[in-house]
Amino acid sequence: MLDIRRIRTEPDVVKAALARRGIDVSDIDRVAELDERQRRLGVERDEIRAQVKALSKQVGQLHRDGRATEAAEVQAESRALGEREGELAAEAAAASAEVRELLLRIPNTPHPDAPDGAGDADNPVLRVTGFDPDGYGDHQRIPHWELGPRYGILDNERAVKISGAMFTMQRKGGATLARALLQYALDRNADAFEEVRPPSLVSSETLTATGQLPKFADDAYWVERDDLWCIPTAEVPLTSIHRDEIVETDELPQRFMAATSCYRREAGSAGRDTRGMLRTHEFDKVEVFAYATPEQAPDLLAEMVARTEATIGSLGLAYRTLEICTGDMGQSHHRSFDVEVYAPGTDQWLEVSSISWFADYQARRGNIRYRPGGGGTAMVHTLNGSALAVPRVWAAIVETYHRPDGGIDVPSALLPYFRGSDRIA
RNA sequence: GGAGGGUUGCCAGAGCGGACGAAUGGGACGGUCUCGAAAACCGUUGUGGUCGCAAGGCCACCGUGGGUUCAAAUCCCACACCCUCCGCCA
Repeated sequence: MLDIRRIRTEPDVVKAALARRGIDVSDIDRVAELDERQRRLGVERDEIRAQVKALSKQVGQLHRDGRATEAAEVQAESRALGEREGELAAEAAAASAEVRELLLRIPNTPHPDAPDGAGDADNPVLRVTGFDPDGYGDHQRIPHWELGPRYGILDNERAVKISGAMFTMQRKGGATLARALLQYALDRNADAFEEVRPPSLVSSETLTATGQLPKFADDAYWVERDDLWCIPTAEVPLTSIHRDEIVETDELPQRFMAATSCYRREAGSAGRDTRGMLRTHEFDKVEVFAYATPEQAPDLLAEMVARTEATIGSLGLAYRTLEICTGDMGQSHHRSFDVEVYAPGTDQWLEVSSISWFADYQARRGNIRYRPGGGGTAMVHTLNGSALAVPRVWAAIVETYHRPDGGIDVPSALLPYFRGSDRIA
């Protein structure tokens, strides 16, 4: 959520920033109008309320003095004022509710250094690491959705029987690989991040803080009976750890990591990437997260990108890093980078991590504050990113590590997790 | 799921229609005293909104949302959460 005071004091700056996303910015004017109305009504309401309070005190005093008749007169006067106050209060409340509804749907302003662009085709590639297009043999040019069934490590046919389209099931070394990747990503970040095992079902408030609600409700699984939502990423519960709290400044930055399953309805992408592990309703991911001061945020962002790159690189996979342009940014993002792994069998760059700085956008939604040096309170900044998203890395490993003579090797970094075996299949 | 008890400020805890943003104690912070410290004593100690150049004023907040009343922490209703017992359960 944007700061209403910014919209109030510099609406044109806010509009110019949002326009870089290529969206309609007329809501900003609408918010400004409603905010003005809400304040005007609120001031009037408070003035009448103050009068009612003063009169009520008089009534109490008159009763104690035994002057019942006069008390009744003041009561009548106060009652009339009270009715007017009630009307004003209702109008003011309606206006502020509308302001909030609009604010919840207005996206974050991009960072000045974020590149301009209309869509994902405009995301600049910052660097490509470990990639040699001619360095792959024919045995590596087989997609994982062929290799998986061939070696009995991917059984999507039965996953579909069990749960429906776009669910996957790994077996044997494939299941071990999926779990090993989680463990590995956690271990690599344990030096700086506290491990958390958060709930996977969360309340609407929690899902609103990170930005999925109200606008993107269709993308999430909802358990209607209990009004709970399946988390689409561990970002959601991690961000709400300190919701409605004031975080101790000397504890910032505060970093968390969590391995969780993630649930996504993928509404609107039915029929796309249906094969293999590229797009699934349920997948596992290790997420890293931080609360920070505005000053700490840029370095943390860079560190998180570097950590993810190093993790993917350490698995012997080729990857490239992109910065997300203004037209492709998520609603809550202020600045964002993607890491994509190269999968030789499918000959595609697969997004395996998105690392983002949210500025105070999520913190304002979740009311997460700290006490800056100058006194008072301010919203913290939040950052998060995938340390490692399993399915696409799984696919890249299976394709990259397929041997000319058959079988799939375990990347050396994962050997400690394979119970003495050096083969996935 | 059933029965009962509870939810007040940083913490503990009083208040159960009017002078309560809230007693009292503890903690924290500042000061006096001291060579220094402890003790003692004094003081300070919430968040947000809004108006104002400022000083400051006004308003809101006693789990959440409604209601009753001239007036609600206090009365009524609903919901959430916590505790105890019973049931169920990995």
